[in-house]
Amino acid sequence: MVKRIMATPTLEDVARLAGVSRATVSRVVNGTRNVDPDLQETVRNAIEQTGYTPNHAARSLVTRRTGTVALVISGAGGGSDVFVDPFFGRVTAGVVDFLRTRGVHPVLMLADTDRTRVDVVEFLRQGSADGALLVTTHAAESLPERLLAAGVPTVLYARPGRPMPVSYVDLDHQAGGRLAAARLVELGCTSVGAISGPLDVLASQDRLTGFRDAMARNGFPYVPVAEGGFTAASGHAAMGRLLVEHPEVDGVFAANDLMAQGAVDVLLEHGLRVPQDVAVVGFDDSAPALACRPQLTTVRQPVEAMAAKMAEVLITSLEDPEQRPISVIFEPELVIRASA
Amino acid sequence: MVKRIMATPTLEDVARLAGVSRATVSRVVNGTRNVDPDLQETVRNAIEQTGYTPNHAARSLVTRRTGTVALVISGAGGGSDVFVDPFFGRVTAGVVDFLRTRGVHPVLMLADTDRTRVDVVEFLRQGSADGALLVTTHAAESLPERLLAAGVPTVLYARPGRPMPVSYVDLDHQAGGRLAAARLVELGCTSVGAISGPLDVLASQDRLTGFRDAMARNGFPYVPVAEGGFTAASGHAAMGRLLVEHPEVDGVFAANDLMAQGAVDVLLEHGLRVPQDVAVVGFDDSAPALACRPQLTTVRQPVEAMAAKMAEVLITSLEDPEQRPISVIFEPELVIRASA
DNA sequence: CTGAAAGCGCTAACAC
DNA sequence: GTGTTAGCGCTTTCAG
Repeated sequence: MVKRIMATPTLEDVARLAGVSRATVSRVVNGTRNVDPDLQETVRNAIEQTGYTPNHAARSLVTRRTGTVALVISGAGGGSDVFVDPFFGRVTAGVVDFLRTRGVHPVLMLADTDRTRVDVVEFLRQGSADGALLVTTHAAESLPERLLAAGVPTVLYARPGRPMPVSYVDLDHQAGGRLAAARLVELGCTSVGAISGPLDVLASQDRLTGFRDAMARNGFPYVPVAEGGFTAASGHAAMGRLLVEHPEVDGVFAANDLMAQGAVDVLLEHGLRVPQDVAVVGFDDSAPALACRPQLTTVRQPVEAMAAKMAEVLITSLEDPEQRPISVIFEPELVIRASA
Repeated sequence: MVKRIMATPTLEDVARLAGVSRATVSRVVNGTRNVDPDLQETVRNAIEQTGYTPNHAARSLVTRRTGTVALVISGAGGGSDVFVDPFFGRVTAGVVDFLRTRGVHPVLMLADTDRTRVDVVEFLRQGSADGALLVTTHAAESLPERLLAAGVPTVLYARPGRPMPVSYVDLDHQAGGRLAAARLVELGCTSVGAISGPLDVLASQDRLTGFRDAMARNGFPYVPVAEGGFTAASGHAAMGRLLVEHPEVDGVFAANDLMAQGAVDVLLEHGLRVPQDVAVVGFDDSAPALACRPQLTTVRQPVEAMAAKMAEVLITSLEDPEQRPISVIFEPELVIRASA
């Protein structure tokens, strides 16, 4: 059998083989309109024989749809190592999980410099993707407005730094802070401190605010705070500082599990027992919470569900472009384990 | 100022405004061929004024290039939660890091069922991406041959289950196993056990083989093995089994850090000290190695560098399709910390 | 060095 | 219910 080098088959080829017009083939491929069952059969055979696959570029040139969305991670100052943060892994999991059911694929983009931010906007303006899912933490992030200005359908994970008509999903971070405070109070802590996330991150501010407010309402007007950077190392350092200034501390709220883990380490190194001497509450309920010894009592953020919702909101707004912005706020939940 | 609703500008619009032909505009946009400097200036202004951005679909319809590649994660049985595994985060980081310098974007795909595998091939055949980066662990994975059969430029992370003409990057896993054995022997362990990864994963087999061979060469003809699944929980369970059957064990090699972490937990729970009573060596040198207490002595796999290389190989083979398959094997390295 | 013209492969009115 | 006919916006010979 002689094999011939043949170009990939097109609609035209299928149509010719099936003895019908391109339009008809297109119709059966896309399942649009009614097509005579017999013809459908013929066409399907022809498709089978030729090994035809529709060309994506040609299709999206006319439909103006690509079937992909950009998943933009606007890392802090960090580069690609954000992907090592369990948080982003969970976001990705949630997004992929939802999108795959709709045949939509996420393209991963990092926006950590002005240059890459411009690239993202460019990418979307070129129509390389139908919309953007933006996971940003920094309040000052400029991407939301740029995307909005470019008319790109966008959904944010976390509310925008400045109010603007854009859809987003978010967690009630303040409620989360309150949950942590309640736990520490319930445990009878008399001297509590907090390890916050970067304070230019809205979520960090909110968690801290909620925590402080609840503590204040419980008779603790002042809570010492050490700022961390959402990494274990920064939590370690922050706990160290807290310990120096307030050696009497017997309760700590860390704004994420990674930092809580770092804090627990320091405590243990100092011969303090957790939770007997110092109770520690984390935030997120991601992998480190379980890996940590003792396992972390933490405020659960349903990241996967939130990410999936974000994707869902984008897909629906792609279907109905006139739709007004939507916001969905999730409630945190206290998960009690061993550390507090 | 009255704002008009205007369609996004096309080459045509720019050409008209600049008083030149579309071809000329195309040339300056793409920097192909020489164009009169004055005209270039004019054209650039026109582009500026119109806010023109080339349409991706139209361009790739003719160039047959998309500027994206598929990053396919062929998860074990698992679904989207593979993204929580630090290994994939590192792969992603390495890939993104390299690709961004070349203006190429990865689209994330999960291939965990036959259906999704077909989708992946379909996606590539449609020309939705220029090539595939396949991260697969299972030896029986069918995607490599399917992709090869479809003529899709592909690079694998890990050698294929069956020999075939495809490019890949890999680690010398056996050497890694030997490194671990050498450490345990050096420490004077007299009864060692191993926690392997899933045995249908080539890397697991190789790590174990290398470990066993080296142990045998050092006078240990038999090494008890408990099979795990690369998760902390499975490592925990495996260590438990090992301990029941061989309570005298004083050295353990776990085929990845997550399992090593689980193993350490069990050991500690049983009142055994690490490394004094039992030495533990992990594999990968990923985040859990550092988070673990004691910190893990482990065999380093340079995942990010390997992933970057994988992307590089793909990009070069995209540029020269005639190029023969390439393989790049990385060497592991022992990282000594506290656990062994 | 620049313009004219021919498609890339597909969908979507619009007739029949 | 099916075919005809325009394009979608761009690159690229091929002349000039």
